[in-house]
Formats: sequence, structure tokens, C-alpha cells
Amino acid sequence: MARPREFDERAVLEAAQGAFRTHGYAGTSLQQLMGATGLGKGSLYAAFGDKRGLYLRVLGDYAQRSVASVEQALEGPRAIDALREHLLGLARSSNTGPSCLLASSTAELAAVDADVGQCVKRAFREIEASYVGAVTRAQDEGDIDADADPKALGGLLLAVSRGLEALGHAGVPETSLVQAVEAALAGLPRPPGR
Amino acid sequence: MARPREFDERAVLEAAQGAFRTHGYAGTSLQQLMGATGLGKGSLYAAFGDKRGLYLRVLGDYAQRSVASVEQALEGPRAIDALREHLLGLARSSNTGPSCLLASSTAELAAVDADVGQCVKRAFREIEASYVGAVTRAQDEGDIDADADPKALGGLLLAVSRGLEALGHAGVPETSLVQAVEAALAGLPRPPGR
DNA sequence: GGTATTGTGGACCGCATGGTCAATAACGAT
DNA sequence: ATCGTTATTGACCATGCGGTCCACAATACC
Repeated sequence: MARPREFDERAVLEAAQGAFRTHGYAGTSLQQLMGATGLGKGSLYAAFGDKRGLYLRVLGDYAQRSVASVEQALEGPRAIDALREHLLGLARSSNTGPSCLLASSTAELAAVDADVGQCVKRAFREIEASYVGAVTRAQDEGDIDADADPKALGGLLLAVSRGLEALGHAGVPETSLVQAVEAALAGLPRPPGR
Repeated sequence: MARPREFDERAVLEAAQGAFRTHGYAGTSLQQLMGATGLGKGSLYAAFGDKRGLYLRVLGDYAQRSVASVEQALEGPRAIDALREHLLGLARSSNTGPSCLLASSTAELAAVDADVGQCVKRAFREIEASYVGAVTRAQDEGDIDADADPKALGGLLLAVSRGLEALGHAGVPETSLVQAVEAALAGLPRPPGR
């Protein structure tokens, strides 16, 4: 009952996400958020509490989608191929667009805001679990040595992926990142006797 | 001639560095900078122009030292051992202390401030060159397959190192990072027939 | 149609921000 | 001792900040 909202919450969160990704948390003013979302100050505060509340919502959304996106990308029939495509995709795309919110919130806030820290830590754990799962499948499929520790390899893949994001955003050329990905894949232990 | 400075510029830059590393660029106020450095507003502005000027000086210093630190760490007699120690050191230390200024400035400013972008890009290029050099030496010393592409492996090591920094700062446990480092080292191509 | 309820817009607030400036202090040179 | 030069201090400024609040609008319910 009563007056319904005039805005689509999803769209507002995405607009705010764009602003935060481009300027960081402290660097994004309420005016910018109002401009990006099209909402007035009152609506923004009524809906999300305050700037930090909005950020937390945006970050939560972003983390969830990031995790889901990795999970989905690694689903392909042949895990090793899915991994390759996924990492090459990261290498090719991390140059473009605003920075990953997981990366920027880690650098800017994780150490200083417990909620942010918890959110990104959890996201990374889940993404790592995806990588571990992919490695395990690749072992089952005979593409990675079954004696290798999937946890260690998953952790390595996570580190590489975060490195790609950082370097891409810093302007390291795409070809360089692609080569690094190829080297990482080449370093995955092959099954013996094949 | 004239009145000499009362402060040690090096000390001031390091104090400012601490503040910027902890709170980011936009998140650090002039009051905090004054408090950290012990300088008055006027002195700060007379010496460095403005907040951004101070940040650029701090970042430049930090980048230079970071590059030098990696170069020095990789100097050991046996390149492969130096690499291992260096990466393990990163894995163990990236949990502690405020974030790496290269990481935070990349996330917060590289895309939006050309000078910052240039500085971090250059730093990463130089660090990568150090890794490439270490790989080449390890090849000469018979610890890495001479047929491997040192550029690709150096790029991979750079990506791993940046990933370690990000994940450590996000609170990923040290043991996880150490395992990832071991996996990365284990994946470096061994020379044939040994 | 009236009313209760919720959403919206923007005026408004106190304050901290980044930045300027002029008065003053501390030196080197002569 | 004087003077020119530079460093330091902190008062001062305009502005934009995050946040609050209230009058008004739009709906659901009866």
C-alpha cells in the first residue's frame, strides 16, 4: 500500500556502481550519486540509509555477481578449456572500463571497514573455491596431474586473476597479460605418461 | 641564504606516505597530513604545491623504492632461490601493514589521473623487467628451461606478485598464499634431462 | 472520495574540506 | 647591524560535503 517507488532498484544500484567504480568510495560525492542514479537525496537516503549503506549494497551485489560470473564461466564441458577462455578473457578485458569494485574496495577500505573487508574476503574465498573446483574437474578429466594439490593450484589461479585485473587497470598491454596467462596454464602440472 | 627548512623532507614524505597508504588519496584530509607530518598547512603547500603535488611526490618515491627493493631482492647468487624467497616474503608480509601505494593508486586514480597512471605503469614495467632478468639468470644457471620465454614468465611472476598483494590485503590467509607461491614456482618449466 | 501511508524533491544545516595570504621568524650575506 | 630572502604559522575564505527534514505527491484501502 501507499505510494510505490518510481525507480528500479536494480538500475539505481548499477548506476551507483558505475560511479563508485570510477571514483572510489571517498571520491564519489552524493551529488555524483544523485546525478548517476537520477534520484534525489531524500529518496537515496530513505532507500539505503546513507552513503556507506548504499556502497555496501552495491558492493554486495557486485561481489555476488562476480562470484556467479566466475562460476558460470568455469562450467564448460572441459574444465581446462573453460579455465583458459576465462583467464584469457580477463587478460583481454581488464584494460577496459572502470576498475573492479572488489579490487578498489580492497585497496581503499578493506583494512579500515570491517564490513567491506568481510565482503571481499568472502568473495575471494568463493572465487577461489570455483577455481579449485575447476582444477579438480580438470584432474578428473585427465588434463591436470591427479597428484597435484587442487587447493594450491586454485589459489594460484586466483592470485593470477587478481594480478591480471590490477595490471590491466594499470595499463599493462594486453599482449603481455595474455602471455602471462599462457605461461600460467603451461605451468599447470600435466598428468604423467601422456 | 635565507631561512633553512626546519623539517627533513624524507621524513615528511614518509609520514605522508603512511597517511595516504592507510586512507587513500581522497580519504586523506589535509588535517591528517598536517598531523602525520607535523607541518603546518602553509609549509606543506609551500613545499609541495598542493595535496595532489604531495601525493605525486610520495607516489614517485614509493614507486622508485619498490622497484629498487624488488631488484635488490632478486640479486642473490642463485636467481631461482632469490625468486622463491622474494615471493614467499610477499606472501607472508602482504597481510600486514597498510596497503601498497602502487596497488591503491592503481585502483583509485590510475584511470582518472594521467600522471598517476604513468607512474604506476612505469613502475610495473620496471618490476616486470626485474622478474624477466631473474628468469633469464635462472635459465643461465640451469634452473629454468632455456627454451621458455622469459618475458612470459616474468609477466606471470609480476601478475602473481600483484595478486598476492591484493589477496593478502583482503585477508586471505598466509598459508593459502604460500601454497600459491609454491605452485607458481613448481610450474616454472624445468630444464629437460635432469 | 477520503484517508492513511509511503515516496519524492529540494531547501536547509553545520561542518570540514582544500586552498590562500599576510604577518612574523630565522637564517645568510655583507 | 642591516637587509634580502625564505620558512613558518595560523587566521581566514569560499565551497562542497554528508546528512536531515519537511512540504508535497502519489498510491492503496475502505
